[in-house]
Amino acid sequence: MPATIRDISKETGLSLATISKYLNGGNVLPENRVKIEAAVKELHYEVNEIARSLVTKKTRTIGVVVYNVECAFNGSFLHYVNSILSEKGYGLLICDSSNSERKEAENIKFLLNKKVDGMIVVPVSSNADFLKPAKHAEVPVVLVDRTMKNADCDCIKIDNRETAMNAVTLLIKNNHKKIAIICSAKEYTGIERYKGYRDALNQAGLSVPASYQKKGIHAMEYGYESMKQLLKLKDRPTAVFMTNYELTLGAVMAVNESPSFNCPEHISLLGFDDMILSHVIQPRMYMVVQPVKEMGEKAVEQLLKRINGNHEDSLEINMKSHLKRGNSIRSLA
Amino acid sequence: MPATIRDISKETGLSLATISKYLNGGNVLPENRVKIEAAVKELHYEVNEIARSLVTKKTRTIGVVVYNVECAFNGSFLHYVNSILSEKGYGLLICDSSNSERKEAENIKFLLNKKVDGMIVVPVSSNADFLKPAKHAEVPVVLVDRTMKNADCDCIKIDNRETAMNAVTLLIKNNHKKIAIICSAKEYTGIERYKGYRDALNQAGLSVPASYQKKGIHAMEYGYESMKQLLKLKDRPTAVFMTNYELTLGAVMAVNESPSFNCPEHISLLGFDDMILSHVIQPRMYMVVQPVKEMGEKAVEQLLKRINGNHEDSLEINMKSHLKRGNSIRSLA
DNA sequence: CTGTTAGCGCTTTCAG
DNA sequence: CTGAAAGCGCTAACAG
Repeated sequence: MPATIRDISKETGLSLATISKYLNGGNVLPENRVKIEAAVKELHYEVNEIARSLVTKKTRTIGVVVYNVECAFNGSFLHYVNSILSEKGYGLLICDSSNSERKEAENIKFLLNKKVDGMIVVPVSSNADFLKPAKHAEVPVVLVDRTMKNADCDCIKIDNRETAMNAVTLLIKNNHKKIAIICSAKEYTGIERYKGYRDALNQAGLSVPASYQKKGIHAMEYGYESMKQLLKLKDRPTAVFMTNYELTLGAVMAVNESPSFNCPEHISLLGFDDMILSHVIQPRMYMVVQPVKEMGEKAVEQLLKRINGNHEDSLEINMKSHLKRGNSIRSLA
Repeated sequence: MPATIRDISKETGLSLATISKYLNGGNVLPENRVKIEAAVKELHYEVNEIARSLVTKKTRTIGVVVYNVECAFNGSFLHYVNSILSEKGYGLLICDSSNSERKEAENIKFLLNKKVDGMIVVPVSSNADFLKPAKHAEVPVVLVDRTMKNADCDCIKIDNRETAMNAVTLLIKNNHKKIAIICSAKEYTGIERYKGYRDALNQAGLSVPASYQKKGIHAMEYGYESMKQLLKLKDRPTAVFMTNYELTLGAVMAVNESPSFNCPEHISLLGFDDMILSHVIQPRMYMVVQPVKEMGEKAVEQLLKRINGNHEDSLEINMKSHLKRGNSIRSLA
């Protein structure tokens, strides 16, 4: 049975109000300060945040929901957000949606019930309905990495389309014409990056067969299978662009398992979301790198603004990503 | 301003108690059920879990604290724990300690303040002091992966020492005599695995120079640096055992960057904690694999027992790990 | 089955 | 600066 403010009131002879005031940074007589401190120590008193929240309607807690904790992007993102937020005195509730829209909607409600002051979500849904409860409860939300129609809230991301276009253009500059893509067709990022790929091809006047365009799901398995198929084609592509980390992993794995194909001699590879990966595999991968840390910082900054009453129009902020050099791309003739 | 039970009381003309009872699965007259349902829908009523918890002293929420969300082991572990727990109707609060003992201690308090019903912790500390507050509050804790002296709570892990010994023995069976190790000397797992390495050497009557024994921290950078140094030795080891995922990554990276050394021709590699890694790098790595999923299941099972009042003596449960074959080990003459 | 009443532990006026 | 009192939203007896 943990000690309550009442116990320390009895112990010190002071009123609840005084204790509470002191505990919240208010001024009390030095002698009372000492008494309270002593009682707190002796009784191992800790505020009951539940009780406090019930009256203040604030929890100094932020909810973060990610589409899949297993994904490296999220692990890294959570790490940064966690360190910034805890530095600012905020607690953090992390929820994993396991790529399920249902779970994601539940997570939002769960966090609302926990009365978080705001949330950061890296979504799986591409439909903003799941955010309605938060909207209704007037709990600010900032989306990260992926946005959606009528989201009506801030979003921190990169310009996926442009980034993908620039990446593919690099391949084209190296005289590749048979360029394949392995992407996810389910989520915002996958779709936008695919558009960027098309943009680059169009701009260069290139066209590629449907068999070069693998549009599936965000999963290592899909990357693996797709690459296997690409390698089997009679008219093999000379370069392949993978639009996220897991797809990149799978694709690399498939190439590595095929003794007759080497990168970059037989096939050039361009990946997405560097997570140490580029260092541990041979050859060093060319990678599109998202500024994960900066995205986390920006998301927190924006959310805190909203929590503190800023009601300006929703912002869509695009961060700068960059291309990390490697030697997985061969320059053709 | 969200609707309260009081609002729906006014709306329906029923008492608070009746509403509350119904909301908690109690029986009420069919007509009243209808009224309540209607009011709930109309007013968008959602229970205030904060208020509920204040009186019930239960939150149906479990806290999970991991030493570092960025580590692949934790990402995977969280994924499994999350899915089991949410299936059972429990909410999940995830906290990251960022490898900091201070942060870890704070996390425990944070979760206690949030009144979690229990917690699962994959610790960074090797001293059980940080668990005292939980002990004091009588909130059950189950440790995972790492344990410590006077932890006095359940722990789900593998037999690290034996596992390491078996792993190194494989190297010995392949006639390796110059076997190096790269391990962390800071945490329980690193220390135990080092002992297993020594056991295997002793048993085979082998002895190795101090320069073969890299005892540092759990970080990719350390694995990288250590491997660089090992490769520079005049009397190079023929095989290296890395005792966790991040060290393995770093070591592989170093080998890959050294054009004059190839695995397994010049150096055999044996890693720990397979996280897809073994598939994406060439050659396929030999790896000690921990049963992450099973560990998560067991941890949850054990915790729920404790939450439901089981007060038997603390258990230390060792799960079975296995060795995943690859071709990163060369058999010497 | 339903309603009344009394809190859970804390903060917050408002006097003093 | 300090204290008395009210109340956050809900549940838990206990009567009725």
